[in-house]
Parts: sequence; structure tokens; C-alpha cells
Amino acid sequence: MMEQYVKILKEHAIKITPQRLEVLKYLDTHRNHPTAYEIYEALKKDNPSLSKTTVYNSLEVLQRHDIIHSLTISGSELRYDFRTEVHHHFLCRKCGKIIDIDVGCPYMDEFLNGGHRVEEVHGYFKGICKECLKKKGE
Amino acid sequence: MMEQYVKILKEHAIKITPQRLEVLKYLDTHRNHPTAYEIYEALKKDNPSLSKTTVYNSLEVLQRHDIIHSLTISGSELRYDFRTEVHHHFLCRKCGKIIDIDVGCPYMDEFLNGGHRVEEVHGYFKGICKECLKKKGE
DNA sequence: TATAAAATTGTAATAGTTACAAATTTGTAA
DNA sequence: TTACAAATTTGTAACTATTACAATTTTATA
Repeated sequence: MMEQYVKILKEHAIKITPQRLEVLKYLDTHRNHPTAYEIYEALKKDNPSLSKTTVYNSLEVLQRHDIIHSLTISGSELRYDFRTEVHHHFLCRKCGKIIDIDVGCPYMDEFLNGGHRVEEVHGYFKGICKECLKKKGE
Repeated sequence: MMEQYVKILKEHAIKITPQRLEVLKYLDTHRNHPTAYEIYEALKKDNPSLSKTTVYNSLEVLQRHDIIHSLTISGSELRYDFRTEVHHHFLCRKCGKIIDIDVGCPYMDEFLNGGHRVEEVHGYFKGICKECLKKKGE
């Protein structure tokens, strides 16, 4: 159940706590780019004494070790993502959904010709998603 | 002096006010992706009665008419950009500077194969800029 | 099992942004 | 040019996401 998450934390020499395991598990099993608040609300059901600060702290430590990523796509709040290969994101203005765009830009390296050291790449697209376009037409 | 900005607002049928003209001029002449607060602080010098809300309102209307864009690159506050052709941005974690990356990704359209209608494209890179890398070595 | 270091909790503070009502300004038409 | 309705500006207060901090609890280790 939790062994896989224990393993991840151990590999990164992060102290193991139930809260961190739950946050990590939640992100692994909910790939819809939740906010810190959504994670907090969900985990509070099984652990009513959970603190919002703990969720933020857990997200921070997981992010620092590159186990998860945060997205700044919305501009008002951060979204969190279980780390996978580089991919991009589409934000639908209508329904608010954030959809994975599973293509890396093959020309990405060209952007780096300025001599900067690039550690993160974010591709954000915004518009109206396929489903909302369909609804509109009906 | 201001004629060019008057012209832009007229073309978009936006009511002309000194505040909007100043905000637009500021963004045209300061291409360093300032925050709303930075714009407010700068313009207050010549117009002490300027309200922060007015800056936000002006930015909102200019953005709605696609005259300026906002960047969510930092995650904590919005940055504003006088509209130009599609280009990307690099945020230096060390000095905080946001640098223009003047290359469009030629494979951008491929991302859209999901059938979504894309209205905005943001490419954000984060790392250490050339200048900060140089300083470190010294 | 004892202990030091680190994490969790709860509350309060902070930062960026938005809501709102009163006063002022804008564009238009007589 | 003047008058007026509609829109904008202003100032203050509210709101939301996030961070700071001190007291308590838990973790990893010996």
C-alpha cells in the first residue's frame, strides 16, 4: 500500500511521516493537478487533526527533492503534480480543468542559447477545451 | 508623446483616461515585466492620488483587449508585458530577473492535437541566468 | 528506552488581488 | 459650450493563498 511511497522518501533521505506519505499518495493517485487546499480537504477526512501548514510543508519538501512539481498556470494558486517526464499543460478557461499535454517540445534546447542554466521547463496553454467546445455547439 | 497610446485605446474603443495612458506607456517603456505594485509605485511619483485599484483596473481592461499580457511565471504575483509576438520567458532563481526568450516553438501547433482551442501560449523556463552563473565562478 | 533533532499543529501574520460605494471624469448630444 | 448618463477613479475593507512562529508531538538513532 504505502511501501512504494516509503521507498521514495527513503531514497531521498526524507524523514518518513504519515502526513508526507498521504500527501504523496494523494498526488500519485489524483493526477488532476490539485491545489494545496484540495489535498488538505481530502486528507482531513481520514485525519481530522491534519494541519494546512503540514500540507504546505510536505509539498515543499517533496518539491525540493524533485519528487513533485508545482504549476503556476492559473496565476492565483499553485497546482501540484506528481513528477513525470516533461509534459505541458492546458488550462480551460471555461471548466477550469488542467489537462496534460503529453508532448515535449523538441526545440526546447534551442531556447537555451542565451547561456542560462535551465532547471525547469513549463509549457502552458490556455483556451477552451474540447469538451467545452462541444457543449457550446449543442 | 501620448498620441500613440491614445491611438491604441481608440482602436479598441476603450475610454481614454490619463491613468490608462500612463499604465500603457509605462509597460511600453519598461519591458522588464513589472508587477502591478511596481507600476503603481512608479506612476505615483507624478500622480500622488493614483489608486492601486486603478492600476489593477487599467491592467485588466488592457489585458482583456489583448493589448498587454500577464505572466504567471513566478507563482506569487502576476507580471505584465506589453504585447509583442509570441515569445517565451526565463526566470532566474538567483536575481529574480525575467528574461525574454525570443524564439517561438515551431512545434507548438502539435500540442493542440487534443482538439482544444488554444488562445494563449506561455513558455516558462526557470534556472540560473548567464550573469549569475558568471558571478558564481568568480 | 531515552534523547536530540525534526515535524506537526494551530494561530496569527503577510502579500497580492478584488469588492464596493462615493466622488469624479469621460464621451456624447442638445 | 453645456448638461448628463454611463463609466472610471479613489480609498478602504475584504478575501484568498501562503508563510511565520512557538508549543507540542513524533521520528530516527544510540
